[in-house]
Amino acid sequence: MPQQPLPFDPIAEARRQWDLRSLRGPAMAAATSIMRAQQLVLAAVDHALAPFELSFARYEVLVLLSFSRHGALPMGKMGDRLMVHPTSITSTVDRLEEQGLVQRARHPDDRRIVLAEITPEGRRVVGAATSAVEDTSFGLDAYDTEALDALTASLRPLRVAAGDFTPTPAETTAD
Amino acid sequence: MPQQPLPFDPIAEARRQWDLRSLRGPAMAAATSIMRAQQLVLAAVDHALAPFELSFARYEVLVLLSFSRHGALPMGKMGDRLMVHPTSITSTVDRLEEQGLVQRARHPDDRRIVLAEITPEGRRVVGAATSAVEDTSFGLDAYDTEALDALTASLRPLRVAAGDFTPTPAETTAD
DNA sequence: ACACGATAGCTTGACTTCCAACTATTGTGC
DNA sequence: GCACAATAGTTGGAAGTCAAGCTATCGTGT
Repeated sequence: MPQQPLPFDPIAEARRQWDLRSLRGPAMAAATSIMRAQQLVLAAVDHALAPFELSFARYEVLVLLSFSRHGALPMGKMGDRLMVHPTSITSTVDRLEEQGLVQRARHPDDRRIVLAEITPEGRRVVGAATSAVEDTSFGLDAYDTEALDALTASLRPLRVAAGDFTPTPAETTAD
Repeated sequence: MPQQPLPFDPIAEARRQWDLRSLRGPAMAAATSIMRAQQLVLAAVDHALAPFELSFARYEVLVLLSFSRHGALPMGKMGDRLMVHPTSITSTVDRLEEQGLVQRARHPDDRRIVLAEITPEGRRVVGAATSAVEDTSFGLDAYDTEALDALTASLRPLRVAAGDFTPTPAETTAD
């Protein structure tokens, strides 16, 4: 963002260097592309969320809560769903609570569990923020629906290999 | 990593929710997939680099320097190549300098410029670290060469749209 | 009934990233 | 030749991520 476009593709350039010395040029290029893509998507979404004083991490938590049946979920369950470390949920909910968008409460039956509950203000903000994010297409407006689905599908084997979830036998693509 | 595989694909599940309310389900799923893919690749590489006391950020700087003609580059130029904020380069080189893998020196002709130069120890470490990273295929061993190249190609339009570089007219894929 | 392991969150600290503001050096224009 | 803008890096602060270690609570087994 802060700089001019380079006159060449820096990833293609780096790959040329790698190809001279090893067989991992393709993997290196793909890994670097993924890293950069994440930066760009995150920057686009964060930019759209800035007027609402939200980051992507906090926004995700709000959306998850607003989609949940009772507007409240245990901390740990949110960490599982969003695939982030439990500590990240703690600090994220800390901030959301400071902003008055979420409230903590102990589960009545199991006092170990902390429930995060979205407040009415939280519902209002997440609604407006979602419109803003949708307007940016998550920074992916260079792609049509088909290309987006292809992208998602092509990254799925990576998530499966990492053990994120157990694919249902029917849809096991390969391997 | 620290948790069991979920019995369902959390991204597919989230997408189902989005599809009920908006047209951005595909974009949301692709964006989330990219985010998660980056986490996984980064974790794999960081894990491979841990024995060398290197993070991916520091490793990238070392590789860039070891590939450069004189083993030394200005701070700003590295930021451009690696597409990170100038301040990130500063803190990364700070740590590499503490580790004795890099040395700072002022450019003789333009005293504003700080050159980071890789030390012999730095060259030794980056060589060993590279072998370790190559052994993990950057966390992408679920893909063959063709799939890796397809992945890189499919993420290219995003980088072009973000203005990372100006594609040469011949290879403009679509758009 | 009580000890002990498992579970759920929190605290602290290290690392990375970005932004805004600052210092030092270079180049330009009257 | 000297004011002034542009350039190169650094500093300090906010936010996010993860890991290790801690406290509180639950459940089970004897």
